[in-house]
Amino acid sequence: MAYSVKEVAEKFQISPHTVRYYTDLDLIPGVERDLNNRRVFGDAALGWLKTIIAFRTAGMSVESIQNYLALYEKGDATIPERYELLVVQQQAVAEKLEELRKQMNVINEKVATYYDRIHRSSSRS
Amino acid sequence: MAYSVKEVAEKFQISPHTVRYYTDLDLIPGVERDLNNRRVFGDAALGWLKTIIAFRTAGMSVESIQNYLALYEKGDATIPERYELLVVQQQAVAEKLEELRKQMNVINEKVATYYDRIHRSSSRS
DNA sequence: TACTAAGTTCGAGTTACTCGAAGTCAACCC
DNA sequence: GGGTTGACTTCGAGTAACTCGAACTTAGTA
Repeated sequence: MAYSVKEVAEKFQISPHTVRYYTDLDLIPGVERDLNNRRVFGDAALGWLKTIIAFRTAGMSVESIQNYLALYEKGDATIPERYELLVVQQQAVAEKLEELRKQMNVINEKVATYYDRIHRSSSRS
Repeated sequence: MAYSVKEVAEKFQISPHTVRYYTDLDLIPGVERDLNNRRVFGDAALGWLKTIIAFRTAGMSVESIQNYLALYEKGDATIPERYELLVVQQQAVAEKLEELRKQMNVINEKVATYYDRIHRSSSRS
């Protein structure tokens, strides 16, 4: 129900530094402080962080995420706008995936070439 | 056969700045200068650049690429070592692809939820 | 001859961390 | 109570890989 920086970092496999960094940028709504000024994360905060990590992994900038949050904070009227933003992002990830797949092939080919060079006696570069 | 910075940049969809940056780091073997001190890229250089972009897209650091090149320059004796390096890299890309696919799903779900919120009358967050 | 479009170097700026220092604080041990 | 540990705090600096702009050169065209 209530988690510390370290617990959150472990849960999401990121460094405590990064967790603090995100809170300092107000990227995670609903993070409170306890009596000792320590960050306390509730389940809602964890949910947000999950989304934020997905966005970041997908290449969305911190600034765009802040824009998304600003829309969220303006209430339900911004739902269509947020939806648009997400769809654009979805498209961007799809492209990124495609790009990565292509480059994966380039590397696969290179590995195959080296494999041949090593396991047969003669061949090309 | 011989290409300028701009031509190379267009061919690979990267900025001329980045092309120069890579040559300055000696990331691309075989880039010469013409009488006006301008960078000249041959077909071999283009081949290298293709590989380098694949490595970079796949998340390999510039430093690792430099290590790979250093091995290359030491000759055929380093082929097994280069092969090992490539296989490790291949593994890393595979993981990255998997990770990206996962985060794509997170975003897909969010998009679907928003879609529901907009197209049906009532629902959850 | 002037303009344009490319090139050059160099140094500064940007993004998203990443690290380390210096200090606070609760919990445990003896 | 004193000492150590471990996790927390802020803050400022460092890093990677671009990214940009300034100031300048040079070749080609009008």
